[in-house]
Amino acid sequence: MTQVKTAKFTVIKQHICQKIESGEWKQHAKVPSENELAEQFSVSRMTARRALQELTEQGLLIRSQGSGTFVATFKSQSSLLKIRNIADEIQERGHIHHAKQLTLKAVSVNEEIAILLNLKANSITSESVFYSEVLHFENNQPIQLEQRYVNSKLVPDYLSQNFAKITPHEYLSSEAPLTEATHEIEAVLAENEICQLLTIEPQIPCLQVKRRTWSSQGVVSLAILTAPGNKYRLGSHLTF
Amino acid sequence: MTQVKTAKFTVIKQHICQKIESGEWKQHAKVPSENELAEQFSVSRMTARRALQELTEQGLLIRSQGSGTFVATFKSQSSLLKIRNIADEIQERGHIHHAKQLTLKAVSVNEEIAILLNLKANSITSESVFYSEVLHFENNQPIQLEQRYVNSKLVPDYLSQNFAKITPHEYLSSEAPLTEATHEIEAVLAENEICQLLTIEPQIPCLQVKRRTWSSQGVVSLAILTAPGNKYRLGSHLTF
DNA sequence: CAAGCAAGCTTGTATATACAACCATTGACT
DNA sequence: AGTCAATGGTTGTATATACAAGCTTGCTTG
Repeated sequence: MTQVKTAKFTVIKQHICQKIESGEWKQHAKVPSENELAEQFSVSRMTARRALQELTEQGLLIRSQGSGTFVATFKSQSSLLKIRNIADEIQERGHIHHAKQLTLKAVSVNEEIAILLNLKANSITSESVFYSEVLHFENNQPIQLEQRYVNSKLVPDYLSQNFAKITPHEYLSSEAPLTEATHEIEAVLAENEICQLLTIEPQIPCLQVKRRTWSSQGVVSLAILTAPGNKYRLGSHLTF
Repeated sequence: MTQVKTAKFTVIKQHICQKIESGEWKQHAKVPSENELAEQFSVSRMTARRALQELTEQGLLIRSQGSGTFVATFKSQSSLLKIRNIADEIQERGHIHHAKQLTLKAVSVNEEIAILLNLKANSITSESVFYSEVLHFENNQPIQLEQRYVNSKLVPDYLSQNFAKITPHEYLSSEAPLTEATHEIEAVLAENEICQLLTIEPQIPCLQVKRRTWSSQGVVSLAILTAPGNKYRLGSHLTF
């Protein structure tokens, strides 16, 4: 894989994610202030601020003017982080020839968990989505709604309409490498036991991959069947 | 309503939204560059940039390095803007005594449309959510997935655990003004024919309000029943 | 004419700085 | 002991600046 120069604020974001994931920074723990992070990483305060702000938008941190920045409370926080890591891993493998960027979108309805993989191919200015929603139940009453939104972009279809040489749809239907890519993705997902990552205890086992489709937007969808009768149900929804 | 000093970048955001909503700036239209906006509003480029960037994250604009900023293509874009305006209107009315901030979250599954209203009460540092997802069909095949995410925050429950004098749940169950608030909200929603705003043609009529609940997170949910058999189905999902 | 290079524009990243708004603590005063 | 004001720390907003990276255009050159 070509070594992409990582932005400074990305380094800080990864550092914070690692701290949270490792458990070193627990729930409600105070995160170093903007000034402290800036000094620690030898960057300006605005750069450190951007890292904190983006993680706040993603639901990992909570900021309070005058008080400080704190680690948010998420039962499925580790799942979020692991999914993110898988996305990184798929990128780093470099076996997906025509994919420059790849992220995961995990949604589900009832007993189905749909994992959307957004591919950013060479000739396509696609974009990435990372959203998950978890609804907790207690005595059949919803007690908590958790939401995550890591990144949101859309295919700028003005490109395909006005300027582009190739549309995502043409690309997806004609090129072989992308089908190879999906196989590769499936392999990575299997290795990482993605279904376990998506669930909260009691774990929702993955029974089978039901369906794989892609849209004209360059979105590859994997619908994974899981066992019914789980205490926790993942929110969000997709039908095909 | 107390006059809240509006940040500069917010003014620019509202200006752009107005241009898009009025139809002056059509789909794929080029938006003034950061420098142009900065000069027009007599602000620095970074301030204009922030306005463009946030609108991009919200799905209204698309940015491309080297090319410029463009209006995104959204069939339901006007719906998004109208929902935003309703949220503003509810705030400006000032009849909701204990609600400092209010936004809408529109989700649906099958024939149900659930409208989530997040209240930011005086003693609660709650947060706002604004997300909508639309899946378009053609010959029973999904052809496009649109997503919006205006704002995402979460209740910093470390407040209720460690510092706060009152938890959201206590507040919601004990105080009368909030139930008044929900009535007020319902009235506003009825006036604005919210169900029409949420739909794409053919319109999904609102049959009745099925359910109203709130969670310990300060989220008030209205489940609205609509007629079945619509060509378009709104994505996302919530069960109670 | 065609290829390719250079200039100029756009957005992306980063720094340094300043002040405002908010919060928690400290300490003096009553 | 309790109240109030000052203080320092933190995040929020805003500016000015600089350079990098990507796209478009137009000119030069073969």
